[in-house]
Amino acid sequence: MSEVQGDKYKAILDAAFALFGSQGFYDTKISEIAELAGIAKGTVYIYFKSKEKLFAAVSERDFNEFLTRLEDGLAACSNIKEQLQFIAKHHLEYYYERKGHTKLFFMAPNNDPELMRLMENFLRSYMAAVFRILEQGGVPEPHLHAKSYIGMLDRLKMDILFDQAFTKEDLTKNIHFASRLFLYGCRLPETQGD
Amino acid sequence: MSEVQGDKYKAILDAAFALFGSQGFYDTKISEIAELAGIAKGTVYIYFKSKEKLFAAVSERDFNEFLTRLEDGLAACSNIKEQLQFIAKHHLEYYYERKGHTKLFFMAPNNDPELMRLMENFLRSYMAAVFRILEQGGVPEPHLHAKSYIGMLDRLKMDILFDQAFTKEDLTKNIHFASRLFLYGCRLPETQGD
Amino acid sequence: MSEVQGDKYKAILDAAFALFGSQGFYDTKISEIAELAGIAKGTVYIYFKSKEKLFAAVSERDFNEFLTRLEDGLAACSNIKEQLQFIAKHHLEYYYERKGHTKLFFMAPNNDPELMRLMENFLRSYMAAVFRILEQGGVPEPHLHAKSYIGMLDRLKMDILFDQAFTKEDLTKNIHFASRLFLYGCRLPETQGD
Amino acid sequence: MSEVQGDKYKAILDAAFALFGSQGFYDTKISEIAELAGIAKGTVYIYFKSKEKLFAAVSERDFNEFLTRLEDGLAACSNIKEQLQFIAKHHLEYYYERKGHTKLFFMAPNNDPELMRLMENFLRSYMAAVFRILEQGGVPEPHLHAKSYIGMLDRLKMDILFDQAFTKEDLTKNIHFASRLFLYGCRLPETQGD
DNA sequence: AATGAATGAGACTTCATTCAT
DNA sequence: TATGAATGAAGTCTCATTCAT
Repeated sequence: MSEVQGDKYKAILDAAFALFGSQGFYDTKISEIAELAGIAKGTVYIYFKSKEKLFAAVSERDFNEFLTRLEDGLAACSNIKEQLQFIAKHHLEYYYERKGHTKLFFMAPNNDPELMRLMENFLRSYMAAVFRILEQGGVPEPHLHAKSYIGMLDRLKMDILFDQAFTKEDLTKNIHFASRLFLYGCRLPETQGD
Repeated sequence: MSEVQGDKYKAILDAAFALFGSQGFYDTKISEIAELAGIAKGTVYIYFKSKEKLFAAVSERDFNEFLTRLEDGLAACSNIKEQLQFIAKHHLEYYYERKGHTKLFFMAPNNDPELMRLMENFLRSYMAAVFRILEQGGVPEPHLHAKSYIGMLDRLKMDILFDQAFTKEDLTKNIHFASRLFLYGCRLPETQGD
Repeated sequence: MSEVQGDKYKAILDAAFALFGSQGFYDTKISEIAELAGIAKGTVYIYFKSKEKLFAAVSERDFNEFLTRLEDGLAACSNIKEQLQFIAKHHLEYYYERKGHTKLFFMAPNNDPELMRLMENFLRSYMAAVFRILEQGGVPEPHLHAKSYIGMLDRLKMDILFDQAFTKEDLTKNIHFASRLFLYGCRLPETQGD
Repeated sequence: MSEVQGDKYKAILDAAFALFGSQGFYDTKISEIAELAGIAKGTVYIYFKSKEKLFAAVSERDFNEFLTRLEDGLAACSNIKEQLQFIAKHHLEYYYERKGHTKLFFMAPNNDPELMRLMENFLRSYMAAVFRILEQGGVPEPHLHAKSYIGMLDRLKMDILFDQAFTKEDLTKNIHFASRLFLYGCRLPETQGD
């Protein structure tokens, strides 16, 4: 009780993050979360009104950490190229840390309005941050470019999440690759493609 | 027996596609699928061993259609630029047809090994097709480029699936935008970003 | 299935009548009802949407039987005195048969609107039947008299339900007592009470 | 300690009376009672060993008040007719004050032996008081007559509890009606009913 | 092949009660 | 005495799957 929200609150959130992340929402039982958190089943319901709310809280915490790190990192960059590279680095490293929590992103509960709102807000915020960078850098159509860049990174993250053999070196390589592709295109040989 | 698997087989698959797509795996009941297909609940189990297998079959049919259309379209292109543009067009139009079936892609059953294998195979096949185009065109690092291009398209498809106001014109615009970005990069003004 | 509603329907209703009656709504578990009916727990929910609906169905069947017997008996009477006596006889004998099902009348589920409506309708129907008899017989204020007569009978029924030693002879005595009291009053000695 | 049992004891009893009365035993939570009483949940258990005991205490207080008022009123009457009328007046007015606390009488906990005993004692005491009046007045079969009179009043009370439109005038009318019916019967026209 | 009544394991959630502070 | 966080037993209801017809 010395902590603002209490030890148990965080313990539940941590346990839920671990289990929802590795098993998905529907295959994780409240009783498992309670057990991992070292508390009784009923205690979960003191802190979270329902399983859905708990999932939403886990997601929100993760979204916020993602956005906070992003803002902090971008603030330390001095030009747009650095910024684009940081975005790639942040995006890919973030998921690199979350290997083994893939289900958190793919297996959310259906039809929970609160979670939907949360995800939309997260995406909007992420998009807005990238948009701002591009617009300030004078890139045309910053909205579509922002979406495309994020999309590119999201697909590259898949290997991280699913490829067991993915290394730190692969990570670095992908980071540079992504920002370069975005800036200069695929560098198709000139004679080709006409 | 002119139809290889009989009318009911297809009726079930169609009903499952409609309901899994609009409600997701976990919120769709076998009884609903049977009702929509106009048959009895037990009959579903004559054709499909389990709910998971049915979902897998629905996905597989969709994957195959996607890949078949892709191969056919690519064969009709005469150079790499046309091919890249066709890939974008095909990807985005495919999902344009599937507005309202978003859940099929996001709310799949957890932990079903067969489905996992199926999705991996699909992705691998898609990737291989794009890879082949890029390699033949002399693009360096064709593997990473293939992933990035697909990723870009996948994010752009999100608007199609979730944005109610998305039009045919937006679609055309996105198709051109994606292939151009991939070929030439974001066209950052020269003075900027250094 | 040869029966109109199926064997199981009646089996559930009978089991529920027995258990709700002897233990009350809140202390009777669906699993107990299923066991007594010789079926699986889930089967109860095929026939009744909820525990409350099942209780309501049990009550309704009992109400209907009560009213049907009443109407039939009244039709066979030739004058108002016979009718009043039949009402008493019917009321008390009905509960005499239901010794050991007291909880059905006292421990109904709270706040179930359907049940409330059902009980109101039952009371209204019962009242209407007695009212009609009194009105046709020329009794003044038939509405209040109907209520009072039913109330008298209801209190007399208490002994039946709760007094283990209550006999058939007590029953007959109470029947005559009630109708006589209603007709002639308590026969207070004249000199008294002034 | 000027109050024998302390303020909190009474506060809990009052809160429990209000909530049990309006919602019933099963739909009232200890936490709600504590909140209404302005104390912590655990405190309830310092004063009452269980929810059932609390309900019993609430009932007992109410029973005692009912009986005390009855005795006091009867003592002030000078003959049996006045007494009978007072019994009716007291019974009906008591419930008139308790409109909105109907659940206290209908939704008691099942199977609580202490409460059963309490209710039996209450009924016995009430019955005994009426019995004494009737016996002293020379009414034959005072026991059955007492039961019938109370039953009559109990049914008449129903309108008070459930009829929203019930007025003070209706109350007065019912009081006179009940005592007159009891004394003289329903005054069936002579020619009828033979 | 087709049916759909029946099954029963299993999950979420509630809430009376306890007890360390 | 007072607190309220924590407990955990217990019950309702769901629904994929089976199987006798």
